[in-house]
Formats: sequence, structure tokens, C-alpha cells
Amino acid sequence: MIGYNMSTMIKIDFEKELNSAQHEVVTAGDGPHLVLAGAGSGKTRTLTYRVAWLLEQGIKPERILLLTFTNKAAAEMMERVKNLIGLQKDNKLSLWGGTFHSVGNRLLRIYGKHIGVEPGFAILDQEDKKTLLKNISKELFGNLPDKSKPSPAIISEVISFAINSGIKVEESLDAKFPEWLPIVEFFEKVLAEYKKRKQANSLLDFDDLLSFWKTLTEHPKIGPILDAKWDYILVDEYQDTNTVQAEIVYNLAESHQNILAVGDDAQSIYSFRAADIRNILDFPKKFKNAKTHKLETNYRSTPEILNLANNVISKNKKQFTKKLSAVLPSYTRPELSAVRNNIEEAIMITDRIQGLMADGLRPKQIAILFRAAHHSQSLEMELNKRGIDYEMRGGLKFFERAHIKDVAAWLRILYNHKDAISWQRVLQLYEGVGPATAKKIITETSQIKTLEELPGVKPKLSEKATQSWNKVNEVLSSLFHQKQKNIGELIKAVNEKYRDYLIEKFPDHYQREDDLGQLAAFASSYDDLGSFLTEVSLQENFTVRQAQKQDNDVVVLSTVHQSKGLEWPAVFIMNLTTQSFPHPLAVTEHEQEEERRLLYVAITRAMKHLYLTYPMSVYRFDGHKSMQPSIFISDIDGNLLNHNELSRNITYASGDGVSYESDGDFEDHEKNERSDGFLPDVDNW
DNA sequence: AGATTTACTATTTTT
DNA sequence: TAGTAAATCT
Repeated sequence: MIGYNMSTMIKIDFEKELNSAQHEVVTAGDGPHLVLAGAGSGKTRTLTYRVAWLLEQGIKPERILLLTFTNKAAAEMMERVKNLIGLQKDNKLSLWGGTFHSVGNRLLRIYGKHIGVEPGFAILDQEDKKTLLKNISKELFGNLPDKSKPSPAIISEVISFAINSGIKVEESLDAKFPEWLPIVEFFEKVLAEYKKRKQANSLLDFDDLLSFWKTLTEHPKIGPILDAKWDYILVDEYQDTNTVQAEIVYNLAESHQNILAVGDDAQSIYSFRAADIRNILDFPKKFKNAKTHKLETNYRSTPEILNLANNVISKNKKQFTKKLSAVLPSYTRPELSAVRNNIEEAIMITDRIQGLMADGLRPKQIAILFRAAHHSQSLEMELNKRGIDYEMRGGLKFFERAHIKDVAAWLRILYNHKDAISWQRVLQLYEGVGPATAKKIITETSQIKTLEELPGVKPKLSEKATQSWNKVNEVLSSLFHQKQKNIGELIKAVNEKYRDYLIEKFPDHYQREDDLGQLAAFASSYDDLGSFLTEVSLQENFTVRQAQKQDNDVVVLSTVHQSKGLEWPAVFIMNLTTQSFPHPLAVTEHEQEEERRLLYVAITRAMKHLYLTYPMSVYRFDGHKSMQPSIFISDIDGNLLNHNELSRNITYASGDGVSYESDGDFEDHEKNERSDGFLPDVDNW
């Protein structure tokens, strides 16, 4: 717990390094504080200095709890705190920090036994949860006569309710399916069975990590222990917390009231995951003496970009006046381009990217944002064609990709041989084994005590299935005897057996084999299987791919959701059509406003260059479809944009066909921005 | 015939 | 990646 020595601390001149509004937050005394921080107002910087300030006041690091939206955000903030207070890189700063989920995970492994949670629980991720819920639905209702059988639409709706917003379910199922009245009953039956199975296999899903944590805070014995554990609680991105998270925060801070919540109601974009914007609005009601601070100066974007952002968000009825003002010098207006189709959109964006790079921008200073992960396909192809390296964020993450999950499933069985979900995954990799055969086998394997008894399991199966079962049996038995080995070695052993399948199934198996090699390397620093598997589920660390590319200077492709909290000198927002942004299924006013906030988030990521594009038609496998510009685009005050409709006449040879506004003075601007003290030379500050 | 596997098509956002 | 139709096995 030590590793932290007050004498190594360098005195920070907070007043000199922060503006007055930030300084007020950083040096705020005890009691509840709410910080309404606009986009680009130095929110992360303020929080980081707040932590450093508390440490300078003599608060021990382990008495501070810092809750962030991603684990990466917390890790980066802690690195900066270490720099500020002059701590060596390898010195540990024993502060409690991370997402609600990862802190909940740690606490439940320590105190869970008091509320009936096995300390060795495994974590059920979203995909596994979905599989389990679907299986249960089928088992419970698959054999009913047609009339009382829930339609596939109902089943999938119920499952998506259970997955994404299990917390606010009661509200609207009946209303959504008035024609099928027993739906709530159906839902409850499925959930009850789901709960039972989780308990039987000691599994916790993401919601459980929160709700059991909340139970802990209310426990007569553990509650007071947690109350006394932290003196200061800091919560970032408060607008995206859900009800349970808000209750946890309230319970933890109730006794000492030392809570600082930071957020921006204009950037609330996670209500589909049960985030509730009311949490931030009601903060002053819950904490009666709360002092509200506003950070209203934007240090990130040019006035032209900020004007556009303000114009977009002003169309929302529900919003709280917070006038953001820019301090950067004027530059050109954001550019809106209509292009003929999605292929030309990709070509045009790539042209622009090459132009920006020719003018001295580094690739990592450029980002392309879109509403849905698959919108990037044509752009990825074009970037590949021209040999421009890029990093894809959003979409499937490293640990969510099929081959990684397959290999992890073997280890999960090794860790807990009653893990039915992993069994199912592994078994179905083999010829002749589908859901039915897998289930038959799992019923038998769940009877044995340890994997040592596995060779004795001989279910009655078809010829092909028996052959497959023997293979699985062989692999697992051999793994069982290597159990003492390092996790990296275990993964290598699994890879040996998995390679044939990989080569046969995936055309891009070279890349995937490489991934698996990296997984083995990543895993070799672990010797406890349980903690490795937890990290894989919670993605506690950087993914391997990200870690590898960390220093890579490449263009970033990202969903808007994933771009939250980040910034780039040049940003493209593509595919701004009625069919994609706002999402066509976002119909209620509430949903429309969230989509508008999403566009606001996208626009405010840009520091200097901003390009909006939309194709007038999109090619699909079944021909092409004509598109209209997003209503958000047609709503914009035309004076705020430079319109570019020259795409029809462009010769797309390479770069030169498009008139590109020269930007030679960018480097100078850069220097000015850096020297004012608000934008150090690190991204996302 | 009935059960089960495999092939095919279309896809919102995620700790 | 998931739901459904077609193909294949028992």
C-alpha cells in the first residue's frame, strides 16, 4: 500500500497552471460539488489537478476514489498525477480508480461473501449473456402451442431489454407489445431462470457488478466499512451514469459528503445503456449543500467550430443554458460536402487526408467519425488502397473477436468446468456438433467433479459427433495436466489445437494467428488463470492491439460514441444522411435529442479542421439507394458552413483534383496553442 | 419423418 | 453476429 512518499512531491503552482474557474474547482474544500463542464473546457485536466491538489493537502492516495467512464481514462489521469507530484514511473500510486464496473469487481471479491457472492465468481459478458437468455427463452417457451408462443420479435425485444437496460425494464414492455399481453410474465420467467443459472455457476454479469456493489453499501456490517474507506469521491462523465451508479455514489458519500461530480448534460449519449440524464440534474437535490461550478471556456476548438456546435445543440428543447466561448483564433468555417455516392465520399475524404498530411499534419492528428461501426467500410478500402495506415475504434474489440473468444473459452472451462456457455462455444467449433449435441454433452460434463474424470464421460452421439467429442476430450485432458504452467504457455497449447479450424474457417487467418500469438504474450505476465479471465471480460487493461499501436502514428477511424473525451486537430464526420444519422429507429423526441447530442459530441472533437460529408446515394449488394442529407444538416444555419458541391466534377487522380485550402501556418498555430499552457503536447488533455 | 447442422443474408451506439 | 431456409443425418 505504500510506494508513495510525500517527500518526493514537488510543489505545484496551481494558480499559475489553471484558469480561475478551473482553479476554483481544483481547490474546492470539503462538501458536495457539481462541475458542469462544457466540451473542451479542460475537464480532464481539472480533475487531474484536483487529485494532485488533494495529495498535496496530505490526503493519502488510497483514501481517494476516482470513477471514470473507461479504465483507460483513469489510467491516463493517474499517470499525469504521478508526473505532477514527481513520482517515478514504476512507483505505484495506490489510488482507487477506474470504471464503476472494475471497482465493483474488486470490492465484490473482497466483501462479496457477506452477501452470498462467491469471491471466485466469473464475469458473464454481453455476448454470453445474450446466448444464455436466448437458450432459456427457447427452453421455456419453445414447446408451447403456437398461440401462446412469443414471436421471435418479442423474444429479441425482451432479450435486448434484459441486455441493455435491465435496470429500467418494468417501464415499457407492455406498452410496446399491447398485442401480446403475457409479455411481462414471460420476461419475468426468463429473468428468474437466468438469475438461477448465474447463481448455480457463480457468474456475475455487468449489471450485477453494480447492483451487488449497491447491496454492499447498504449492508449493516459492510456499509459502514465502505463509508469509512474513502474520504474523497470523484466521478467523471456524470451525465452518463445510470440510476444504480448514482445510488452507489450517494450511499458512499452520504456520511462525509465529499463528492465531486463532473459532467456535461449536452454530451449525454448513453441512455440506451440506461444512463439517466436526470442524475446530473438532480445532483443538487440529492446533495443539499452542493456547490455548482461552471467551466464555460473552450480551449479546444476554433470559434467557427464552436459556433456550429452551439447552433446544432440549440435545436434541442431540453437543455441547460451553458454558453461556451472560444479562446482560439479564428480559422476557416467547417466544410460541408455533398458527394455522389459512398465510394466517392471515401475517395474525397482520403484526398483531404493526404492534403492535410502534405501540409504537415501527423496522421494521428486526423480522425474520421461515423454513427455506426460498419459505415467505415468503403473508407477502409480506400485507405488500404492508398497505403494509409489507420486504427479502427468501435466495432469489435480485440477481446470480443471470435477467435480470441474461442481460445478464451477453453481456458474458461479449465478454470470452471461447469461453465456451460464456454462448453457450448468450444463444442460447436467441431464438425457434427450443433446446439443439441452440445447440450447433451454439457448435461453429462456438469455431473463430474473435476476435469480428471472427463475421459469417463461417454455420451451417446452420432458417429461424427463422437469423433469430435473425443478430440475435445483429448485437448482438455492434456490442458488439465499442464494446468500449473504459465497462462501464456496454456494459450500456446490451445492455439496448437485451434489452428486447423482457424485456417479453414477464416480467410484472414494469418492476421488472426498473429492476434493469438499476441494474446499468449499478453497472458504470460499472469500466473493466475482467474485474474487473467476477469481482465479479459472487463477489458481492464488496454487491449493488446491498442497497446501495440500506442505509439503508432496513424489515422483514427472511430464511432462517435468511442470518440467521447478525445480531440483531434482535424476531424471528418461522414455519412451524414437521413438513413444513418440520426438513426432511423430513433423516433421519439427524447431519442432524437440524444442523436443531436451525439452530433454535438462529434463536432466538438475537432480543434481546427472540420469536414462534414454525405453521399447522395449508397451502393449496396442489391443495387444503390438514393440518400438525403441528415435533417441535422439541413437544420444548420447555412452561414456557418462552407459549402462544397464540386464533387461531380472532380477528377480523382490523386489529391490534386480537389481544390485544397492551403494551411501552411498550422505549425505556428500549434505552437501558440501549446504555449498558452492549456494544451500540453499530449492528446486528450 | 424428425432432428440437427450448415449456408446465407443483413447489421446502431457499449462499460 | 443472428435469424431463417436449405441440406444432411439418424
